[in-house]
Amino acid sequence: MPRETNASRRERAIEVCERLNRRYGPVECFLDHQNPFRLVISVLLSAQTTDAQVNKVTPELFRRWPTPYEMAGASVADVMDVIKSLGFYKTKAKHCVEAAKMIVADFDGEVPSTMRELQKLPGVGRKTANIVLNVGFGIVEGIAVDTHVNRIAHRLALSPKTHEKEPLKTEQDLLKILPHEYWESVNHQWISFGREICSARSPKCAECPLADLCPSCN
DNA sequence: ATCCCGAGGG
DNA sequence: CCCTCTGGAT
Repeated sequence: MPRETNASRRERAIEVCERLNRRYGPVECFLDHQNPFRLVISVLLSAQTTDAQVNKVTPELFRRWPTPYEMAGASVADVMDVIKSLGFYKTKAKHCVEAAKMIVADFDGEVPSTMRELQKLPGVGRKTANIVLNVGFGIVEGIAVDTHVNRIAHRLALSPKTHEKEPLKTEQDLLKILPHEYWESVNHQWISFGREICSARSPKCAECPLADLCPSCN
């Protein structure tokens, strides 16, 4: 079997986006995003945790520390207590307070709106920065590659296997083959698809709308 | 490469 | 029980 050409890989990637776009349409961000600050905190908290879990703690979190100014003065122990039901709660509590301090001290209380500055915030990496830029500021600079997007990209062989554990490289691969107009919808739509059908554990290949495009499907 | 770390599903 | 969930820092 000959190796797939870049051109056909691109065609397949675009077809994937088209079909998932028809299936899911514009999907909204479920996390609290009343303002960029609450969005950053919510996305930071959502690492390796479902959005539903995050939404359980954010009302109390933002009731007690509504803005970066209050949160910068919070004790890590108190924040920890509020978000204790989330995985990695110790690290996340520290990141919340430290990020709030940095927003106050270095950015005059406003969440920065560039990829470079966002990633200076503790707990904010490339994936979180992409979400904040996109949802919070309407800027589309990349594709947020989380566990779902990463898994789907590799099952569909849109990124080489050698990049399977390197989300940054997977993102670069997707950016290369997908026209910019598709970037924004990838995260939300692929996540919906990943949760509904292309799940990590037992993917429902029998009812998958992309089966004819997927090398992992028998 | 390894650690963080609880809830939920199968 | 074991695996996975909208990752990031060391």
